[in-house]
Amino acid sequence: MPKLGMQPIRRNQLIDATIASIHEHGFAETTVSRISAAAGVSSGIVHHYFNGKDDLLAATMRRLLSDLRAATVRRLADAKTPRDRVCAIIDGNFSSEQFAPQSVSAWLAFWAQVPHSPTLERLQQLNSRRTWSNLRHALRQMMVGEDAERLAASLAALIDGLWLRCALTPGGIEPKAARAIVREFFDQRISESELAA
Amino acid sequence: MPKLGMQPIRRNQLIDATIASIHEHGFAETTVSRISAAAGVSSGIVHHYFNGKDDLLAATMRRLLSDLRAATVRRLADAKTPRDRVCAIIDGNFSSEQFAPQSVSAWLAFWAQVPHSPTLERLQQLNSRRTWSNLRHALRQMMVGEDAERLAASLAALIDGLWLRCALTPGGIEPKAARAIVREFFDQRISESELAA
Amino acid sequence: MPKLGMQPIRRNQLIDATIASIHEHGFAETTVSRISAAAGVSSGIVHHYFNGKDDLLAATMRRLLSDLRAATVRRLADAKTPRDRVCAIIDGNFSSEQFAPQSVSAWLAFWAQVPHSPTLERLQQLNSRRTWSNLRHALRQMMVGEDAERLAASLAALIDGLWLRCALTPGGIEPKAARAIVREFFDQRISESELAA
Amino acid sequence: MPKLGMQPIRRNQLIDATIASIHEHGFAETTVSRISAAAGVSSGIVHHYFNGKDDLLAATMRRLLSDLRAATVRRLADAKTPRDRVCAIIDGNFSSEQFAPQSVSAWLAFWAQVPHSPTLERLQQLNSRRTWSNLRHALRQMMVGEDAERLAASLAALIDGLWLRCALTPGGIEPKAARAIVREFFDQRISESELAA
DNA sequence: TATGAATGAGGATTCATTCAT
DNA sequence: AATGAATGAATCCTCATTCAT
Repeated sequence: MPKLGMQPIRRNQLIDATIASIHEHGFAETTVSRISAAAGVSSGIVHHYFNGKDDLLAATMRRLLSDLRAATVRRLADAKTPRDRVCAIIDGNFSSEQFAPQSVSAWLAFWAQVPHSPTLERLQQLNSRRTWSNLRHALRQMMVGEDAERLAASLAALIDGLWLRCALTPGGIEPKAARAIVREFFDQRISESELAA
Repeated sequence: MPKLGMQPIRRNQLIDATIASIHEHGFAETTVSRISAAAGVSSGIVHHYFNGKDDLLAATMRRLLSDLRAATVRRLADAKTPRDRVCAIIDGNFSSEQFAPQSVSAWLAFWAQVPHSPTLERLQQLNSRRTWSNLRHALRQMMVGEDAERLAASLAALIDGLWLRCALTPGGIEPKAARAIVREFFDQRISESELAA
Repeated sequence: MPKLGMQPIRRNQLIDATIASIHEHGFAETTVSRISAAAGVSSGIVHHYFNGKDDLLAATMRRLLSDLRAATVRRLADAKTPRDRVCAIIDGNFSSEQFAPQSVSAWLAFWAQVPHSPTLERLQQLNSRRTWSNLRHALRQMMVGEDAERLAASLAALIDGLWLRCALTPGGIEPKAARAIVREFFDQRISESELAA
Repeated sequence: MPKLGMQPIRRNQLIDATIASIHEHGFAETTVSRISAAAGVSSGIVHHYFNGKDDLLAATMRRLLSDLRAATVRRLADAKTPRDRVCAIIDGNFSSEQFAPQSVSAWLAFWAQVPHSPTLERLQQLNSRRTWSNLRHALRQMMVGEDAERLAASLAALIDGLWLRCALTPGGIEPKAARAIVREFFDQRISESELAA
């Protein structure tokens, strides 16, 4: 009998290597042989554990999404007030793992790829809708529906925009600074909303 | 007898075709032969008018940047107050040409490529600094330096974030709605700043 | 405790699976993993019971040959006259097992492979000579040597040609019809030969 | 402007090389790089002039078929009696080009491949029906329909069977000997038919 | 100026085979 | 006895690039 239980180990190795390769070489130059070299295995193994390159790429995006989700869900569990919930979402997005250069590169690469891959698009929309819905749900407890809607859009855009600048300015933005910008933006809107009320 | 003045014509044809191909097939699947097919010319011609594929790609990014710059500069010329100047930058970024699906796809693709191409990175940073500096310059006339700095960062992030969501949600966000979000955000900060003053 | 007597069982399973795969996918697309999948075993096992793929292929051809031989020998045993012997050979070639679609496909595939594999060639020539010699031996008791020689060649060619058409026209020729054509041809030659005598 | 009119030249070169490779290495071992090496060109060229390997293989089979057809049609043009027509078909099949070892190997290889490729199957059936119909048409002028039908089947099978033995016994059967066997078979049937009439 | 013929390196993928378990 | 993990060579094919015309 061969070594058992290798599958999850190898799959994770290969996903890690894919992220590393995207970070280092970019999406277009991320080849199966580069990935397998980075993982320290032979090139044939990719097709042993994944259904080809596209399948590995999809699995990689799924990993990014589930990591992000985990970082958010963990924080949401501790949230008590609606405001806590919004902050949990913000903080989840700017947790240090999510803001690691490798992750940011990979996110950016997948964003660019999404419009050209139905599989990736499906994954992206799933995640996008979840964040959006989380945000709206929390905000609706703090303001009227229409305002919640608009603020959710702004917050989501601000989060993505900061990610983007982080990807484009290596060593530029720190998670802390990014988080501060979004929080500040959020708090201002809240206080204003309360004033209006 | 060679046709005269073909160079600018062909170069623009090829740049247009490159943007179209990136929009339709994505950056990784944009090949020289696809570009030349889209331009209705032979594949060899790319090396006649450009120094290879990378050169054509750089020229394409330069075109995106200069179009964006032109859209902003035009509006800045009419701006009278500092506030006008900030709005000119916002409006320039969300002018209808800039928000055309093809342009958005191309921008996104180049953003993802920037960290892996020194040439593209240089171009991106040039543009980024210019926008940043324009924003700061206008904002400094309205608030203290530190606030201007921070608000410039937020505005830039918000603009990019909205672009991104536009790219990822085909038919999702309209230029008008995007512009409204940024303007609203800006106006709120201003009024608040004035209150504090 | 190893299971006893697995070897002949497994070898036959794998040979059956090889014939099935050749029939379904063709010789060029018959891979070790397809064979083992068809046999319901792991891919490594082929090298346990055979000396690699080529060895399994040779064993498969040997099986086809020995089946054909058995079908002929059985009938030859009951033959009393020289004419019976010729008919036994004809009938052996067109027995229903030999005419099963899977067998026909496999025969055709091996025929095409024979000129490129010394091992297969040796097997084919052994069989070819045996049939030839059986035919000549029987025919010589009915006609002069030269005629026997020629008729043997014709009969052999007719048999193979009908096999071929059977392989190429799925559901086309029935064993009965094929056998009738050869018998008819044979009987005509005989009667003529007797007339001449 | 590049060299003009290369297409028919290169296509023929590559088809020749394909036949040569099948003869030398067999169908399963006939690879694009072997073909291009045999043609003395680079491997990429195959995809410049053909739509991939399968397309080249189909073109190769089409060439075999059209050569055979040409050899037959040429002879049919000179045929005056129905008997001449049958002989023309027989002779066309055993013309020296058709019986060249390379051609015979290629025919055999394609026969084995036909059941696994819809494209090849279509080509084969087209040819098969044409030969069959030519034979029947000529024979019907010499005997009653049912006999013509049966004799056409026998002749076709005999022709294919002799081809097959030629492929399997290198240097074995000569075109002349093969032709003689078929003609003899045919003449016997005819004389008998006339006797019966 | 413009073509498309030609190249050969590099892409993803498949395969027979080996081997630790 | 049997598995399936692992390899790396070989598969077909695509690509950017060069070049004769």
